[in-house]
Amino acid sequence: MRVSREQAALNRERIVDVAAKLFREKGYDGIGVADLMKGAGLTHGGFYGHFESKEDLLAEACAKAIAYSVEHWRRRIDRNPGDPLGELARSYLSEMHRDNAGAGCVIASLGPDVARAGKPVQHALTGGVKAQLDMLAQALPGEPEEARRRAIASYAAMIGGLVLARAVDDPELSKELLAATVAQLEQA
Amino acid sequence: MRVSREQAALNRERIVDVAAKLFREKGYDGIGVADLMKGAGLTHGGFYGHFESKEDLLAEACAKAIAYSVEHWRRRIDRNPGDPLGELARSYLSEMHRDNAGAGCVIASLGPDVARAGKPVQHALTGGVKAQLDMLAQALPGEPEEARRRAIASYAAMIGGLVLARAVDDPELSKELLAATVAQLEQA
DNA sequence: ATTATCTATAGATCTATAGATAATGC
DNA sequence: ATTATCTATAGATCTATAGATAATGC
Repeated sequence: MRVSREQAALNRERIVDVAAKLFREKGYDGIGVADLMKGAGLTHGGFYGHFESKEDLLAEACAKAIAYSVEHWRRRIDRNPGDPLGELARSYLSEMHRDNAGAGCVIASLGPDVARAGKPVQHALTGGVKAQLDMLAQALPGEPEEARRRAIASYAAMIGGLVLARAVDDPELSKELLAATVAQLEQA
Repeated sequence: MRVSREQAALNRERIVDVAAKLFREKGYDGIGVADLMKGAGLTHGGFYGHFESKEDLLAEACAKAIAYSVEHWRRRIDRNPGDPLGELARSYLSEMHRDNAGAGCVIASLGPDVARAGKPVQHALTGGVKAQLDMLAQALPGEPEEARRRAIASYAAMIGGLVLARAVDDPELSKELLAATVAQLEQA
């Protein structure tokens, strides 16, 4: 039954990865500890050897998801430094992202859950948000103050556009919401 | 125990109102049928005489919340037809709205829950979203196509800005997110 | 000897239903 | 007679813990 220290650390990482995916797919209250552990190939009794509580795991899962997102943004911006906003918007506001919440932006899928969670969870997200805003503001041309305002408003438009596109019932409207937000950000 | 038909209809409305508030505050899975009924001054056994299921109530609560929001937007736009976007943005992206999710925008607080819910729930929201977009697009100057794109991107920025401002841990950053998004929409 | 994981369970909660009760509406 | 609400409960699920097991690490 017992595994090596190394294997235990890998197991722990796998629990966080599974949680990061399933929380984003089903919401924090939409998946239980037992199913998370099953997803990682373990039984649920072992959970509390790795984490203090389910909310503790949420904080770690959010931290990992947003860190991954920061790296993704960095690569996108480096790939197309002349049009960072268009590059990010086209990828963020894609049908693929809309239909893959489990691997997508943690704010668009768990933002309200995080808002209702404890401070440690919110703190885990905030660092990544700041990093992404700083990164985007630096990549935008013009006065620093104006660039930062544009970075914030553009980030907000991407998140809101994705939340809307996922929530509506009408497939044509959903596509229009994505396309219109991209178009507006491309010309901004 | 039994009440009049009229009183029963009022009770039903009160259940929907309580649900619209508590779902937005605590999330769909964050509040149970028993507590919703208690909030309406009833016992939980009576719930299923009024609704087929908890998700059925979610659909009604979303419909009522978004309908109220549509009316709110109409009044705001009528009050300041020369600057509909600034008028809406300053109210939507206020600290008061941020700190009062239970009475606020249903998309910013329940968007991801709705995305994970069944079609009837999503359908209940979609009508209101269309109404708000049409209303805002009509109120904006310029070519109709461009006005609609701006309406969509502005709506998205408001929702995303509020979700972000609620999710972060840092009060200064939260304020900046609201203010920067407002400023950007005012000059747009 | 230590410890990562397991089985089993406590205790609380959840949605939904069954059947009793008592007031309305005919 | 009908029905809105009540009490009580079924059956499933939830988070968290206790204690056993068996392999690691000294």
